[in-house]
Amino acid sequence: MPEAEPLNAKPDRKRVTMMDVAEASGVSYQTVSRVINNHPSVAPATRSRVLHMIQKLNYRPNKAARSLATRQSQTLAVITYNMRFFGPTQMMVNIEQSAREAGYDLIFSNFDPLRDNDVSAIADSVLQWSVDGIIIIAQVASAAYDELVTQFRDIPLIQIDNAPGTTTPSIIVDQYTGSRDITQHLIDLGHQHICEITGPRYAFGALARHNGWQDALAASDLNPLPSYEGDWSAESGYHITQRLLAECDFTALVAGNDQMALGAISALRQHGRRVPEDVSVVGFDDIPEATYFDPPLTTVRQDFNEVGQQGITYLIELIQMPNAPHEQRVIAPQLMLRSSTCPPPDTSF
Amino acid sequence: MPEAEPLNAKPDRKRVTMMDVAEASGVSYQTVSRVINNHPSVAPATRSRVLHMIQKLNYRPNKAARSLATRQSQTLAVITYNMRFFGPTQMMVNIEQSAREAGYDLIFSNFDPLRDNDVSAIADSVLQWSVDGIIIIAQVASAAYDELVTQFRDIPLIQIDNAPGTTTPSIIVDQYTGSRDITQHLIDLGHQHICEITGPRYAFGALARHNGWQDALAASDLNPLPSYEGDWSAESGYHITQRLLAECDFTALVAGNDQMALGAISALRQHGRRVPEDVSVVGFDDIPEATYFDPPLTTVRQDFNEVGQQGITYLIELIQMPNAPHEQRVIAPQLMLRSSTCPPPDTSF
DNA sequence: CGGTTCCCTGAAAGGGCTTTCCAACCCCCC
DNA sequence: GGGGGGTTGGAAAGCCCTTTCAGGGAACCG
Repeated sequence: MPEAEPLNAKPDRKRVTMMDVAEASGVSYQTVSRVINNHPSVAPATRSRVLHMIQKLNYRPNKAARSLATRQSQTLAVITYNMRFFGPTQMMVNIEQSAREAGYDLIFSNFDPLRDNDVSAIADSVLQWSVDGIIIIAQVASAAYDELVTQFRDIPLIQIDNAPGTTTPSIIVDQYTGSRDITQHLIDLGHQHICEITGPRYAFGALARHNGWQDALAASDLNPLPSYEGDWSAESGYHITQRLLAECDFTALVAGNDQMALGAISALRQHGRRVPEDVSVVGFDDIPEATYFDPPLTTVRQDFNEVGQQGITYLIELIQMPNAPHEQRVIAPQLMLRSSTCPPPDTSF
Repeated sequence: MPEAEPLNAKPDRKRVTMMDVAEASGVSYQTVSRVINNHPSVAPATRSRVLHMIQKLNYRPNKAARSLATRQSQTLAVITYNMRFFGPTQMMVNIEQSAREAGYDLIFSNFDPLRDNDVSAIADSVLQWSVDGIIIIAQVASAAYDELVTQFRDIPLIQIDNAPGTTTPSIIVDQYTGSRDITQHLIDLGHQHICEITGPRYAFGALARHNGWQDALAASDLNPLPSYEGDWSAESGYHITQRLLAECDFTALVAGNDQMALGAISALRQHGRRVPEDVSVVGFDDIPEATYFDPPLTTVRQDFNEVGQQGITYLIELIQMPNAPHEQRVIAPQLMLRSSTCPPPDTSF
């Protein structure tokens, strides 16, 4: 094998292999393998010699070869739906961190509502890698989604933000309760005319929040006022509020998230309604900016960090113990009372 | 292994290989390989027969094996720094989409300022995958970062948001000009007392914006008022503004991003200053919520979608044509004039 | 001082795919 | 009916690593 390797010049981007390390440190390549995999039976002296050589040659085991040989990839797939928003992003960061700490790499796919034709491309990519586990952040019910999950039926998979009450492995925040409680908070303040702006109804979370609102009203025998469907954006909150203002009288408004609440506040102010004196507004999520809205927004906090972390933890459980229980783990939300709510005006209707 | 497999029990989770497809469709495995790789010399009839069998057996070529054999992975690495913010997230989504369209998978790493000890873990992970290209979204200068880039010197790599004026392959938004122009806008309105809240100074972007502010003032012979360093968060904008209010008189405030502008507005209002009548405030980024701030925020738009897309485009150029020019591609920002600015009060000092 | 144990190391097989080189076809055309 | 071109199969090497399995040597025991 006449390989003329000039000392440092990498001829043709030649890759450093285990063999090179072995030769350089005067052992067989199996021994190098043992060192890499922390196999116990390697003499300390040999180990450190090899380790040193690895360092020196800047050798990295080839993941593809390794994965081929071991039939596991030490890789997890994260699939998000609509990652442009705050929640998924935060979770991603935490997932990445937790995964890395546990020694897993991450491959990332996002499927946007706008182009869900690429579901099969995502499935391909995940399946081809033969990942060890999958985490899906998608609060949607759709045929495409179901198909995706079906394709993955043989792989440990946990869903985040999926339908409440299912027993597939999943992590959700109890958005129903969060929404019910914050609506109740408005009722306790004396509000009787409470409108709602929901997120897109195809999202489980939006639905749960909607139900929370509805049930809180029903429990107090209040007639629900109109509830319209936004798309999570401030813009939609703004437009829907304009519509609500034109259509009915209300003293409080429950928004499906903080951004829509922001849009709502903007529309209200534009119509000369003060917040909270004339109209109380609440949001959902507790984005970091919510404290600095005008007025500071009363909202429901979802601990996305916690969700992300628990997601990975659970997934790894599932990978390591195939018989781990399948359940939905629920995280409690937290009411954040700030200044966008107060009792309704005395002269209210 | 008592795995309760559903009906079509896969014995031992046996993986479907090319061999299986070959047998099932009565051809040799080379032919299957040819079909998969779109080799021309396969009869249409055979091709469709094989394709059909692939479908039926739900076969996916094993990426590890393939990558091992071809010595390329059809995979790109995305490394972000501080992904909790708006910009990187948006870019991520676009990068993912463009990459997928070009047939690449993505592995994702994020290194948080808080835990940059894991740089080597990231390097390991990227190098082990032997990715075909790397895209780094990190507007920071740090030893850790440089080390990272050095490690990757043999791999096509493009940087996003790196130092202006370098000629390594990169995409940046011309933040300097954006900041200068928006400061000039304030000057044109008659402002002479203009404070600044910058992003963290170790971020290239923050620095560029700072320089823009400074140069605009200098060009008009205005003395720069204090400029303090925030961390991009609304909270920091809030606190710094409190400090500025205590320290000096100013009629305009240039914030390093929209979130800090929001915090600033909140602090100003709390001190009884109206925006924009008493104090004009501008931001940077144009997050979707900026329109719905109170008042709607005058800011500088960065087209993150464009950046993400161009990033991948350029990277693929680099991969396919190793001699492609190394340059920095600059995207122009856009002034978004809204209502948070107006001429200074007459009685100004 | 010979035999047994324990450590450590080497040999070899194999994981699923690509590629190259040839040989064997088949069908069509001249 | 023979030459070509288009298609397919065979065989084999190689990508880089893991993982038995067995062997060599040193240390230990009686």
